[in-house]
Amino acid sequence: MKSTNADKLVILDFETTGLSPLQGDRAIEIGAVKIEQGKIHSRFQALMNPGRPINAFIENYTGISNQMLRTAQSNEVVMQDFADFIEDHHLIAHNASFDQKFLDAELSLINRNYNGEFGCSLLLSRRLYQDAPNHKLGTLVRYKNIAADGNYHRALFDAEMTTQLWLAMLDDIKIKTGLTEVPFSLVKKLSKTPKAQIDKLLSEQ
DNA sequence: TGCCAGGCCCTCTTTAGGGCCTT
Repeated sequence: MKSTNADKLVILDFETTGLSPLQGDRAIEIGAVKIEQGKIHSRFQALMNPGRPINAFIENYTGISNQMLRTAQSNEVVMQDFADFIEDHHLIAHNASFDQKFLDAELSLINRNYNGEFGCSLLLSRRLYQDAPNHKLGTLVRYKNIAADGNYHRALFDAEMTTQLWLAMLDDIKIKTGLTEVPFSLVKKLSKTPKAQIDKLLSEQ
């Protein structure tokens, strides 16, 4: 496995036909923001045609219609480009277990892979923002007073909001620890630490 | 036949159940 650079992240979000690739669900849109040295480097957004119609719930939930997907490139073509975009960066998503299983499923169909590890903004936010009303992406964006002008449940907008939330959480970790940079290893450790022990762990940095 | 996600996390827990998150 090639080494990965903790300063290089890809924050991603999938829109899909449903909740489980094991039940036959497929990706229909990918949006992603590439971060290098703490700043936005580039973006990736593409609809993809899974080869069959999506249901009315998904059309209403995402605003992505069957008409829009009819002219989109296939999942195989889009995911080849996205695999190139990821390079060897670490990957971030809100409720990463969801996006990871779709990324793994789509890439396995085209015999591609990635080297980075996943970080989860949901797991981290549950520890850092224990007073938040809940830990849905939109709620956390409001909780942190992050400017939001777009449509939730579209892939690039959700990836943009997750990016801003992630950067805000890194800033809050820096304030609480005095660190000037937050190692990815610390993020992973925080994300697995019991909530009651978070303040102690931060104070020990 | 009937059912159908799954990982995380809390608690009236651990021989389990249910809410939270993602589409």
